[in-house]
Amino acid sequence: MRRRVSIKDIAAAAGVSHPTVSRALRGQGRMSEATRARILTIAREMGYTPNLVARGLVTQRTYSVGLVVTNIRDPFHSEIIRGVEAVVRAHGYSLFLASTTADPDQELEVVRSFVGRDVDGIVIASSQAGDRYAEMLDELGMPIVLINSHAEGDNVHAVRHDDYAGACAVMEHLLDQGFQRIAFLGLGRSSRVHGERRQAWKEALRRRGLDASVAVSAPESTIEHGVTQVVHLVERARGRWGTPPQAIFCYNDLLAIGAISGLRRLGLEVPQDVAVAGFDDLEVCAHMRPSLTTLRQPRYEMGEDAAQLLLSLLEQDRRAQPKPTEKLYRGELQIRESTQGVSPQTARVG
Amino acid sequence: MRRRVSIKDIAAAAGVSHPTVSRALRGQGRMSEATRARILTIAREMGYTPNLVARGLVTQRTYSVGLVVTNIRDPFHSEIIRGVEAVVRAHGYSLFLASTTADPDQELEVVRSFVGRDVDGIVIASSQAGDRYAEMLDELGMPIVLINSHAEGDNVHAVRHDDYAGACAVMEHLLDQGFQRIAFLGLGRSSRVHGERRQAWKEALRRRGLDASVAVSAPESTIEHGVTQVVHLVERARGRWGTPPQAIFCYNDLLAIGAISGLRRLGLEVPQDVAVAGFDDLEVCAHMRPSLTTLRQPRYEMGEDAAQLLLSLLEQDRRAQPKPTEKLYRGELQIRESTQGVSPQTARVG
DNA sequence: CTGTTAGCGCCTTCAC
DNA sequence: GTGAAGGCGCTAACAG
Repeated sequence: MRRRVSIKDIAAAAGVSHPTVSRALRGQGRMSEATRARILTIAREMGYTPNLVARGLVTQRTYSVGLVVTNIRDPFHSEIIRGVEAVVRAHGYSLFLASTTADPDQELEVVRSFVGRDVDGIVIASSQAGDRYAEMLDELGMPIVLINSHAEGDNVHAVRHDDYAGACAVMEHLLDQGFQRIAFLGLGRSSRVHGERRQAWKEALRRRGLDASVAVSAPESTIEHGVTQVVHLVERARGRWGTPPQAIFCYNDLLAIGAISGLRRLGLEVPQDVAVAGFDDLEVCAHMRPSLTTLRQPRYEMGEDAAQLLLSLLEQDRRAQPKPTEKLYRGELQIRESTQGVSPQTARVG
Repeated sequence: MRRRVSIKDIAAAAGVSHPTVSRALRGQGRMSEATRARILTIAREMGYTPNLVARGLVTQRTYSVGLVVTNIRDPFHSEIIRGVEAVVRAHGYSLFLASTTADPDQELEVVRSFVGRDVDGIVIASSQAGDRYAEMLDELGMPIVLINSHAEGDNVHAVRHDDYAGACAVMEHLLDQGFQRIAFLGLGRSSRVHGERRQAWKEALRRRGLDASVAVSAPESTIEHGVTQVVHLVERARGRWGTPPQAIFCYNDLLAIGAISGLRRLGLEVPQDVAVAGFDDLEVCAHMRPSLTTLRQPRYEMGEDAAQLLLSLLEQDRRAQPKPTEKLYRGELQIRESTQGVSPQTARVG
């Protein structure tokens, strides 16, 4: 494990000074083609790799960005990561990744650590910290791009999906199918995203004078929690309506997949006995049996766009405080087997 | 966007020199409790965050590690990332992540960029570069931990799953069920992992004098490719045997999920007409219909262990060249519906 | 106990 | 065209 070769080593070998090497390497400043070529050759031969740490210290640009995701287990976030990583790397930046679960304290701590790393900017997906950023985001002196979350701040930009509209589309579809007793399988922690989906569910029912009281919350968004929570949901429905729900709108696909599995254990078939709809359109949804009705979010593109936005912010003059942007996406409803082909009249009464 | 506060700013405010601030902050060197307390207070008030870039430059330890994964879309890798990230962050390290697809050139380039970042160590999952590392891994002067791949080198350690044994277990199970015409749905690119699984398939059949010639390769490991490739696989089987395969052993779960979906489109039911087995045991496997027989790899633990191993290497004296380690895991066969409950005699002949 | 000096590897400004 | 000097923010060695 010997020391890495530095520009000084090259300078010594080439019989020039290090600044000259530095210039040659970066193709800056006019100099004789002969010496430049010689220096480049020597650098290659010696296996030189520029030390980005040292460079960052002097240029005040580390060419790195931080990405915070709140739950890497959810394939939704994998795609976000993939999009951000692809764009960022294509532009010569490196990516710091942290996965924080739902704990806002962890999230804030991670952001602080990124600041310590002197990243040029930060992307945060599905932030759980929301308002708690208010105090700090402006202070840290670098642009932030939020994905599917919101916070106030002059440096804070956002890329987000219109979850309210999306959830409305899902609810419209369920109501069009004739379902009336529609339950909601949500998440325990509250976030802007969750609020919008739940709100759309509630309002869609209320507008038609239907009962919007049957809902349960899973502690985390995993298939397993979907399985266990759907049992409570059915109980709740039986208590309220005397029957299982006719349809269940799930906060996301993982919970929906679990719900279908759990319902089967209860002897309830989807969609014959209960219809189920999810949210996100994970790749597997189209291949489940029954295939899952859900709302497709362009998650890879959202990751890409968030990164693109951040990089464009970085290219700008630092003093040209750009106005906070907010880019809004609309997903597409994917109607599949899990909500179709049954008229609710035939639904078995538990 | 004003400059971040440095120890010099604090020093000025506290009327001491910066080294003193540095010591106070790190709790090093004895000094009067009064001044230490005062310095800490001022630092907090001014919102000081240590600049890890500068620190790394002088200490030659950046407290960062790089992680390379070859396909972040595969939930298998998500869990690896999750495991590595959790351990690394718990120890105060930051994680650089890069996802490189199957291209070995990209992989090498990314590793080089990590070196430029002066990371303390590197974890590489499912490397596609294999032997091509031979030249460089020893040169870069930092420990490497490979997950499910192999390369020679004094600094190169490995954590891997015994895929050969795992694939044998799957094949044993299929043969025990009485299947004889067993096809393999693999991957186009070759890797150690792929080689082991395919080899086990081939040898298990050969040992019993069965035909091991029906195999196709998907270009990438995605559900969609499973869907399209299984069609070719069935064609191939019909050409060879006059019937579809009795069972298909898939390289991994994504391909298996796609295969089941594709078979259904062909009018073939799993497991009645064709049995299907996968590899990895993604969370969704137990909730598919039919649920998927597969081999569970402890992927989160493997990520954790790889990180743990790397960190322990970093704690050691740098000159104490430890011998390359290799930790081997054994997965567990998960027998589920997709391969069960049908005697092959009843298999429909296509 | 604290301040001074030096240097990590690199880039920038200014002489020559 | 190229070299010398200075400094990014921090820590390490040595004074005092």
